Amino acid sequence: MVDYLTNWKAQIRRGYLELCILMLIQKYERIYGFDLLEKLKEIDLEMKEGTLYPLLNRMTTDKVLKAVWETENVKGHPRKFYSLTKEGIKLLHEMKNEYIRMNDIFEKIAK
Amino acid sequence: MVDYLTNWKAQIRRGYLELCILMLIQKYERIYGFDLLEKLKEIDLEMKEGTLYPLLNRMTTDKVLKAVWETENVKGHPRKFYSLTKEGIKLLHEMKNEYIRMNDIFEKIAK
DNA sequence: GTAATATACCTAGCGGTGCTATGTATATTG
DNA sequence: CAATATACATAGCACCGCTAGGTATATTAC
Repeated sequence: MVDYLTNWKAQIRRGYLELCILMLIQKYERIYGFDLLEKLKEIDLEMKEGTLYPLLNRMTTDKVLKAVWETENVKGHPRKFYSLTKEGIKLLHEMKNEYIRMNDIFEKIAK
Repeated sequence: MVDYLTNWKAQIRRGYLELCILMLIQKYERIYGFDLLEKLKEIDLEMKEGTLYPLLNRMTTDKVLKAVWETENVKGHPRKFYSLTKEGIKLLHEMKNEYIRMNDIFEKIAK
């Protein structure tokens, strides 16, 4: 068993990571997983491969994202590019609203 | 299976609820579960009994909270009052720091 | 007097996700 | 040709929010 704080940090990331990923994909319009991992590291939001790839696959299955393999003009391993579906854009909008609502409550309690 | 957004809302509440509960207990110094449920409702952060009570018990077991039964001067069912332990105060401090760090990242992506 | 309501706490079990650990494949560099 | 960098994938564990029930005491309604 890991310590209390470490476990809590894993819990609070639930849902939050998904929100951040969707916002980043919207920002870049289209991006592949490995690149996303680097962008996440740059903004101090490190994420494990074993967390990101299953998340991206799940969101694709659920039609929140659409995925396109890119093999041409690419040296090395082929890349899978993700972008938001129309449904994903709508979902992200509602998720952001809920996040902001929750943060407002946090700040109301904190002050 | 519930819809995507409903499930996501349950996920993003993980850890966040624990943080809010600890902040509220600190604010009121000592409070019992049922009262906490009402205070949560007042600030539009409704929580189910089946979520709150196991959470309070877990945090008590983990020495984050201390619990005291109060039977005197109380009509009806006895009440269990909770307050933060020294360890709980320290933990809450670190949890708030992490939450704020995460919210900063959210805002950096959002703008 | 007893049925209904309000107050107050509790628990078994389900479902979903972040992480660990490991695996696969291609191209470049030493 | 071994090592490294790039790139994606998955099985399984641990944990927590919620559902759906339950117990117990005191007051109010009829």
